[in-house]
Amino acid sequence: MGRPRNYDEHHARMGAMRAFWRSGYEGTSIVDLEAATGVGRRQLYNEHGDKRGLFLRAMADFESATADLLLKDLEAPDAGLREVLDALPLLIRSGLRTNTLGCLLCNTACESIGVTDDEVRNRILTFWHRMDVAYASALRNAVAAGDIRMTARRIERVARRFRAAHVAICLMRRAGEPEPVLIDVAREAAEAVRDREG
Amino acid sequence: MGRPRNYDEHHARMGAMRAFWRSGYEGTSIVDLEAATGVGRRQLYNEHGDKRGLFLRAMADFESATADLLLKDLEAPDAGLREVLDALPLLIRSGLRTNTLGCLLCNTACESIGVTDDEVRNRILTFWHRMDVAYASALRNAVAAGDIRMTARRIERVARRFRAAHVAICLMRRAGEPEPVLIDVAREAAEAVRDREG
DNA sequence: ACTATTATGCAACGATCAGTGCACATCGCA
DNA sequence: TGCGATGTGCACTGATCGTTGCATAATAGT
Repeated sequence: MGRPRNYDEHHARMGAMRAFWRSGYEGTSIVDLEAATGVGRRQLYNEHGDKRGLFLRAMADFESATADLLLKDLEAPDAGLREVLDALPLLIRSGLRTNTLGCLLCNTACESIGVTDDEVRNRILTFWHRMDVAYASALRNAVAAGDIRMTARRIERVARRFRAAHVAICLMRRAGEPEPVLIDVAREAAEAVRDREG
Repeated sequence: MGRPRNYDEHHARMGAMRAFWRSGYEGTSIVDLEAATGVGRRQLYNEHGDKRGLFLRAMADFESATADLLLKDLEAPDAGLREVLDALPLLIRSGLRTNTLGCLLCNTACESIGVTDDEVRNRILTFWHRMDVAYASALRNAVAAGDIRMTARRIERVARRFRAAHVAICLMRRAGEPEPVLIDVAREAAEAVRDREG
């Protein structure tokens, strides 16, 4: 019951996410969010309490979108070597649409709120850990399938290596680094799954 | 001539650098800078024109400090394999003193000004390129010394890989990632200089 | 028709923002 | 002693910040 909303909620949430993504938490004002969402500030506050609540929601939406786009294949139960090797190129290709934005989580980690606010920082670390788990799981499958040889200890390290490459690519793209540089980094990360004695 | 300064200039500049480093460009107010430098805002504006001028100076100071600490050995004419392998551990060790701050340049790349302001972005990319050059030069020396085998093309890629690891470590430390994770990333990057057929 | 509930628009709040005008202080030099 | 030049402290600007109060509008259930 009550008066119905005058706006599309999904569109509004995507707009808020994109605004924070582009300009960061501190760099995005309520006026910006009104423009990006098409929702009056009064309703924004009614729904989310304050700007921080709005931002936490935007982070959650970003995580969902990123997971749907980039982690979906990697987290599949039958994911293997192919999915591991596809992940970073997919990240780079996906960025062609939303260039120079990088990654909302990485960007936030660099902001003041990313260090100050425990909940915000925890969300970042948790999502990164989720990436580690996804990579490690796919790598274990690849080992089981006989596609690569790798110790359990090394699987953890390689998973972190792929995640580090992910983070670096996001940041370097945000800074405007040209695509070939990003591709080089992705290709180097892929070297980790070549056969070796380590 | 004129009235002498009532403050230590070096101390003031280090304070401004640290303030921006901790809280970012938008997250640092003039009041913060007054407190961090011990200089009244009037003199800050007299010297640097505006907040952006102050920030550009802080970036330059950060670059110098970073270069003195991390790039000095790597940029030495006789730098070789040892310097390449020491760089990232040195970065991690140096962070024990200034923890959870990451890297001013990386942090800035994630901010709004890092995308908007061409001069700021250019400083970031230029310094990163300088790191690539330093790594590549040391790697070439290592090849010439017979310590590693590597094609010219691959030297470029490996240099970028080390730089990407540097960037990732800065960002992950800023987010509060524990040190062993950072060490794993550094160790993985070091695998690049092991003998291989690529 | 009335009530409860939720959404919207407007106007304002105190706080803080970056930046400035101005009087005064303190120096070197004539 | 006076002058030019530079530094310092204070008060202040208009703009913008995040946030809120309040009147009103639009719905569902009784």
